[in-house]
Amino acid sequence: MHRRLPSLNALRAFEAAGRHLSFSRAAAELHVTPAAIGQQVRTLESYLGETLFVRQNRSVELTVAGQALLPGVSDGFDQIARTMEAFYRRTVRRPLTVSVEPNFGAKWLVRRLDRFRERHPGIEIRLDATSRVIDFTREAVDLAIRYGDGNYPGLRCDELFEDEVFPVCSPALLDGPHPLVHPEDLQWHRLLRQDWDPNAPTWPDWAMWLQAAGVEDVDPDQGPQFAAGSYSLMLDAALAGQGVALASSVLVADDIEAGRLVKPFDLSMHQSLRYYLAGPEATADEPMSAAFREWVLSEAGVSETAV
Amino acid sequence: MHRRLPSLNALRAFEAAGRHLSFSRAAAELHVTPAAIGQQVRTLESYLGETLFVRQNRSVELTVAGQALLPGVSDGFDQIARTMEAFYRRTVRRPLTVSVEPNFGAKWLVRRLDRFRERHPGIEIRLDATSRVIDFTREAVDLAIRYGDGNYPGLRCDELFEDEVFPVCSPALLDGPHPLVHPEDLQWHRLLRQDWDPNAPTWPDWAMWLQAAGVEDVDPDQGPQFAAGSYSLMLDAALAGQGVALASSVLVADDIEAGRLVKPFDLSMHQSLRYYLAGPEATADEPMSAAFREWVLSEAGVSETAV
DNA sequence: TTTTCGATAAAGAAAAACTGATCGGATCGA
DNA sequence: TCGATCCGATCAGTTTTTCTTTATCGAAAA
Repeated sequence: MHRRLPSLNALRAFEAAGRHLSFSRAAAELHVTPAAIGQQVRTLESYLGETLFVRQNRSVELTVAGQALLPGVSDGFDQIARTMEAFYRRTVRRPLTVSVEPNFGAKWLVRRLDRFRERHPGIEIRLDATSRVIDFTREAVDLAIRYGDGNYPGLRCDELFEDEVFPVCSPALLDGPHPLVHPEDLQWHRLLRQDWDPNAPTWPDWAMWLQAAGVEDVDPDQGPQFAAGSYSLMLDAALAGQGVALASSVLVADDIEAGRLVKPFDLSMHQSLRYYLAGPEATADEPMSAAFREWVLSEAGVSETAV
Repeated sequence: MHRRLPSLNALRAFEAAGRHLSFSRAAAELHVTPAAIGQQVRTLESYLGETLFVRQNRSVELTVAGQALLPGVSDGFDQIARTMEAFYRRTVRRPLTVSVEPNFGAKWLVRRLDRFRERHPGIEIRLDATSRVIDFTREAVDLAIRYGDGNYPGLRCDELFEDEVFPVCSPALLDGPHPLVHPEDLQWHRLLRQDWDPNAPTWPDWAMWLQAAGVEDVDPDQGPQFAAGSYSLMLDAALAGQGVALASSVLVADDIEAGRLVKPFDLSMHQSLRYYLAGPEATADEPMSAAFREWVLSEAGVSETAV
């Protein structure tokens, strides 16, 4: 078969522009700038040797040639789009089950999942928030994100983030009656405290941090306490200006970037535990698993290297 | 309209591969390497989260998912391809008339026209081989390629090539009984001589070249003569080993590159005349003219700058 | 057994596509 | 009538995509 097709991207730009009779709206539909549409259309015109749009100063309209070309091209793309939609729906779409450490899921993963859906519309993610150790041979879980030491024998395991722990608080606490400047200033504020499940990896507590900071006249045992697993409740309290929390760098990165939380002191406690993505070697190269791994790693700003 | 389309190039690669059930044949159809097809298919699989081909060691076959996807996608591309074909045929296709200096046309342009056709299937070129001065207002000529000084008032004019003149001959003459090593050796060979139309731009003749070379004992007036306009006949004689010709660098570049002709001496006579592409300013930006100009200039290895 | 063919992987090169900034001419509201 | 604004064009520079190159691998063919 001998198909003489122009650049498909140029064709698509033309089709969108012709349908909207506007480069800007076509640009919006295709998520690019109007300049990109203009160039693609020009490419196509030069390929065909025929002007497709009459450019007025504030609008475009199709030439006769453009009118001749548009309907068939539109139909073709429609046909393909319908096929894709049918494919997304009709194919038995086993979802990809990802077991995720609950705090990480809430504070990092879910806010990014939209981007994954956009990049892989054919993959449906099913999240399972838990810290349980997963037996991949017995549970219907494809991948797991865990906080730990990366020692997961027999699994393909990729490191996502290093971690450190430091105090965070609402920016409001920086200019109240007792602004947080030195660690000693913590005596004027409530310390939000997190209980830890004794069987799970834990973070340093206030006593450890205060000791590292060399502060003695702050009582590490005052302030509201949050049960194990209520980490995000504690963060909410911090966000609301209820006190100062000891937080994990990964889990507050978004809030700090957005200015909702600040890091009043420089001192961080380095954590040897990290976030890892783990899953069975056997299924590591299946498109769904591979796509998710590749995406998580790129979101985490890590290049793909199995540990 | 919300079309969630994957990369169209990836789709096309998949479609071709699925139709041929072979990455290599698909690659051949699309004029790329098999590796490129493999990558595109993998991109699509990752986008869809679904394996589309079962890879055997020496062949591929479609998975169930691939079989579900292929027909609709094929139909869509068919639809577009039919539309394009109809467009090429049905639109009133005024050919682009290019008047070309005959020697340049024969020795440079025609061997490259295929590449133009490939890049602009919608443009049909009509060649008019002549050295006449063209009055673009009276003749149905869109563009002209001429040998001259570039002084064409009122025209958009782009320089294509500088030119120089030097002796060329068949490589066979280099190791005959009187190998051509020094200009003096020309006395043992026939000088192929070109007559010139007194009204047209001319090249240096043998007398001038021999004088520049400081050679006295070679008779510039011996050897076969070729009438004005029979330049390519003279070159054919040189190609056949009939003698040594004075040739223009542009016109023998292909033959020299292919090893059919050689340049036995270093001495070239620089020509102030050059090859130019000229045409009316008014039509310079029409898609057909612009496409041809852009193509010729890129073939000539020149970036586009009006003189 | 050796050769050959087709697929694959990784890295780097080439080409395509896009952005961002700027310009310029209608149109709209005051 | 005058800005302000909207929309498209253009161009340089950059990013992203796509492709080639080179080498490897395993089964089928010679």
